[in-house]
Amino acid sequence: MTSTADAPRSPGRPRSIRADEAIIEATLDLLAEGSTIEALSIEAIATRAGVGKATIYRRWAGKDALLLDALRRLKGVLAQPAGHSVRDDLVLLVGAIGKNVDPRAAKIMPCLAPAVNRSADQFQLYQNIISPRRQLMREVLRRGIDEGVLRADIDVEVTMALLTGPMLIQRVLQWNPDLDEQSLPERVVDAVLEGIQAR
Amino acid sequence: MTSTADAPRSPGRPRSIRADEAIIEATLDLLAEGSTIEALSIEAIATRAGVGKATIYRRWAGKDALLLDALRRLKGVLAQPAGHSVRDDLVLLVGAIGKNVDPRAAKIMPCLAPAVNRSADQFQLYQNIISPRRQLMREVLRRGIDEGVLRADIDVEVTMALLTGPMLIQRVLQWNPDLDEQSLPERVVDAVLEGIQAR
DNA sequence: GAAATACGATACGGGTCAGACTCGTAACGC
DNA sequence: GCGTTACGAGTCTGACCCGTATCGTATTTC
Repeated sequence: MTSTADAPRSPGRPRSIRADEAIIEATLDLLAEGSTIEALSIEAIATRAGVGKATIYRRWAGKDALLLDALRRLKGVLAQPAGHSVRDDLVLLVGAIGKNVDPRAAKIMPCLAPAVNRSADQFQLYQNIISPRRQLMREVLRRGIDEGVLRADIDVEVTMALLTGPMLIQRVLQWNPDLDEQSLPERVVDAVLEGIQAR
Repeated sequence: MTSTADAPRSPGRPRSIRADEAIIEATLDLLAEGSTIEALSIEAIATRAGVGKATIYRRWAGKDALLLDALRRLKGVLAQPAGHSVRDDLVLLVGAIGKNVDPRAAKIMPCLAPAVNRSADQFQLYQNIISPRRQLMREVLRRGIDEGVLRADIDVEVTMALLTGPMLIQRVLQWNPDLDEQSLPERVVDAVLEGIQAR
């Protein structure tokens, strides 16, 4: 909920900011501990937050609205490319995929996969989180083209998918258990840069 | 459950094979229609299959065991690379990602993402499904190296992730709504082959 | 201090589901 | 035909949950 602070100051006891925080935190904690989105109950959140159920229903219309708000808090911060070497910037961005400041994010992300295909709201939320990250990578690629480091005829959108996909399936799905996640960003970037074709 | 057909033929009415089939089919149908794994109830499966609940409990210990069996049926068939052009074979394999013969598979796959990180059984199941596909791609890449079409110093495992990742995040997560899924396999393969570096 | 609103706690009716159970019936070997 | 087992359908108990309402109490404005 957007806290419209310019309200004409209603009478009565104001809503507790601590309760707000506790509810959001409890929601994220429970998700990070392994609960799936739909197994999550308002009652469990209330108990975990040390809050009455009414306090939650006073703020949100239901679980969906609460979740939307909670997940918004999880965005984390964008990685900031240094701007010197295109390759190093790409390694930084690729390495940042699925690695948010909030360690709970990594646990929660896979839960969104089913939701994304089911609810337009969740899909929009997901896009809102990742589209600035895509934009960041897009800018680095464009810069690379301008500087002549990258070919001018590449498909920037496909290239972004090429850089993001491997990292995402590895971090979210553990696609290939034998793949070393630590060195993966560098190896992905270099492979994409050089191509695999003999020449 | 593995049908141990060498049993000494127990007395009484044998279990109905049609019931077996109906239960599995009902499970997959319900999942494909949008039910999530945990929203799926034995009661709903029984009703859909036209079967008593006891008939299900007689065969499986619970929902998890049933699901494991049901998902096993979903494997689909492996794409068969023609073996002529390495590029064409890769396009075929990449295009086959997330496209099983059973159209229900595409709807069900995203549901596995959360499960994979939660249950060792589900993780193993998932790996059992995808590892033969990885192997197929690995062989094509090795062939490419042998034929001299691909460089000998490439990292085969990383290359597989490079080819698979973009397709998977697009089909499962709709990662970038602006990306045309139809032409993606070709564009991914070509981009990986050629690299993006100016030279 | 009075009115207003919030708080945590708890109770409520209504709902879904798991699993074990009971029917009467059906299919098998002997 | 008889014992055995499976069948579909249904019942029952005990959980768990939703969303609302109602406690007594706390915090704010006027």
